[in-house]
Amino acid sequence: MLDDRKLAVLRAIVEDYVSTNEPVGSKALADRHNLGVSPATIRNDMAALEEQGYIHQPHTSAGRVPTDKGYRLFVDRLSQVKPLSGAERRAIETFLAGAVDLDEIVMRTVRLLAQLTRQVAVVQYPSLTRSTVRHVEIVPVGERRVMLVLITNTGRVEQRVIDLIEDVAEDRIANLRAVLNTCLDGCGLSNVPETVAELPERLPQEDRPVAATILSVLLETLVERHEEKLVFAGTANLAAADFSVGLRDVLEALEEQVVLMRLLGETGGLSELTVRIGSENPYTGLRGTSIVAAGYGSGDKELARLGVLGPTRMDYPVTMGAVRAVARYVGQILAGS
Amino acid sequence: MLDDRKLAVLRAIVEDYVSTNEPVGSKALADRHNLGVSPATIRNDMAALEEQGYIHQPHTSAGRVPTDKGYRLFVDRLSQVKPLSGAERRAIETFLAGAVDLDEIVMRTVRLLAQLTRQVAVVQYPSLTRSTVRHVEIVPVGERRVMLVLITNTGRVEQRVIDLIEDVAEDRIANLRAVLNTCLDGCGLSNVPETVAELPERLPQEDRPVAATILSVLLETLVERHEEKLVFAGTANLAAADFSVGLRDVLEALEEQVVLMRLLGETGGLSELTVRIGSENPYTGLRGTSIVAAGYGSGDKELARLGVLGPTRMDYPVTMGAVRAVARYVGQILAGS
DNA sequence: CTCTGGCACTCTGTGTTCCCGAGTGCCAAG
DNA sequence: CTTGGCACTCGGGAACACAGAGTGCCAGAG
Repeated sequence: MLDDRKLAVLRAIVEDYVSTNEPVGSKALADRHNLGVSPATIRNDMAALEEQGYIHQPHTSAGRVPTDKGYRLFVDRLSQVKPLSGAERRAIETFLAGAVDLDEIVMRTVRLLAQLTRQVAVVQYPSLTRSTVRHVEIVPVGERRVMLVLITNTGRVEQRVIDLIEDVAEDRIANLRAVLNTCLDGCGLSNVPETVAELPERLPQEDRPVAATILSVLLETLVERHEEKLVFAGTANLAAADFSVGLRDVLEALEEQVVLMRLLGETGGLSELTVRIGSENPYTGLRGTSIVAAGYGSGDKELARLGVLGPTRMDYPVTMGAVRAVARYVGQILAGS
Repeated sequence: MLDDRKLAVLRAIVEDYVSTNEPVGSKALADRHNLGVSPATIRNDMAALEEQGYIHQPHTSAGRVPTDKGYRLFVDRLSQVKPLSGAERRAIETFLAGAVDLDEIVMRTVRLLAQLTRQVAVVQYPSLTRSTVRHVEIVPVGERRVMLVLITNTGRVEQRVIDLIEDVAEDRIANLRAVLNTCLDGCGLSNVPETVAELPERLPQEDRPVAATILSVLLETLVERHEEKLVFAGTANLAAADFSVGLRDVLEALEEQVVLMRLLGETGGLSELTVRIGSENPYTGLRGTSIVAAGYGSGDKELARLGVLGPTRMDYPVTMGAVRAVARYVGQILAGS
């Protein structure tokens, strides 16, 4: 159906189109790549490729442009992820190593990714539900008020202020804190609800109402924050890409956390690259944009995802290389801290 | 120099230009506003206004457009801040009231402001240095490691992980925590350094090295985070505004925290509006954009600033009204929580 | 001294036409 | 199956004309 030469032609079309941003014609192809055949032959191959929907010509007398299907084939079978240069790798390492806390790691990662790919980068905060509890703290603040602080093994901190119905002495709080920590230490966040359920039994009768209040807030926090936090950077790159059409839609999508979440996609194995090309992605406002994403995590568990968003016409091998590399380094940094 | 009628003409030009986005001519002016004089007279006034640099014509045979100087005069003397409608006020109130923690208050505020003004909104997190300490917590995490958590009266939480040089028993940590809290409770963040300086004296000899490590990190946190955190939203509105030229510059500026900080301006009294028009602002990439900002805070202290950024050609009275209103409501919410 | 109507002038933006050139599809020969 | 040749198509730029909006200036009327 598609012999080797046709595939080579498709590859050449994608490469040329990505670098020139102009429909590519048979003559130009024959000149720039030594395919060993004449323009006429290439034209025949092009006709076949178009027949099957891999390329498309905007106007009767124009060159060809890859379709989403064409890019897909290119990504799947015609290209290899391009590793970063040594200099780039070192730059990543030193840049990320300077971060002092989770916020800063995420911040630096997203900027790094944007700069490296010259596209819009998106990073999801390490997921709450896949982390484990490192510590729970209950801090009295003012009268009949405590602050609940939850610290996870990824360094993430969630806090909530809670109004209590009665005065509670300092030592009772301390006891509650101790019990909570013994039960929950190292517990996976998704297991917290069941663990917590049997907890009141271990407390003196008098403390149970207070504990109930606090625990319900704790659970609420877990559920509510299930909508994960996202950060993006590099929107300026959008203006440079000749997007123009639909730029507004793209910017809107970026501010919609929910859409963005969905775009990063479901987990697909640690450091495994997910590529969504143009119409493959569910959100209509993003026709014409592709997403390259990967999971990252410390050890062997995927904690969250990160990726970039750019025009369908992007340099996939390079972009994929950058995303994969950054995902790995972030994982290392998280594991080390 | 500028009689009342000339001022009226200028006002009319600004209003028309803002609403139509087209250079406004003498005839159109005479039609739409009943100034009681003929187009010819208006032309004379326009000539005078142009002479003095308040308006400008893009081409010989085009209408007039306000200059930055013209907008300035308009804002200072020819317009009044337009209060929000009752419905809008109620919407703000209910929308902001639903927020549970500081992150969410800020997030909601910035979105609200963007939506209300249809421009890019920027909100600065309540300043650390102007808040006071509500609680300091030291939490052991793993071997020879503690996490330092600092909670301010505005609900902001800073945390840092610290590696210790020696093992430290739980009770010594507890003691240190207690001492720290007694000293620092309610202390203004800017006073922390001096307060902390005399603190080691209150500790047993053996704890001083550990305390020193922790305290130095504490101070470092304060200094480092002096570069305040900023959040923005509504970039999609940029695409709608016919910016086009320079959009890239604007997006870049938005991602430069430092530039953005400077734009929000120095403090100018609580809820006092600051307006910077086009070339008045220091950053060259933002020619053609204006900033409307205000301080907000709880009680009578300004904690931080917020504002919007849009094309010079914006509806100043409405925008100023929205910014002022949002600043006030956020202040109330912060005070109440 | 100020306002007004009239008038000639100057542009910009738009629509039309025309033509070049890149690129194609097809065909017949190698 | 490949190739050179050839007629055809169509987009986009250049040249041009033209209508319309807006201006400046002047002379006459309050």
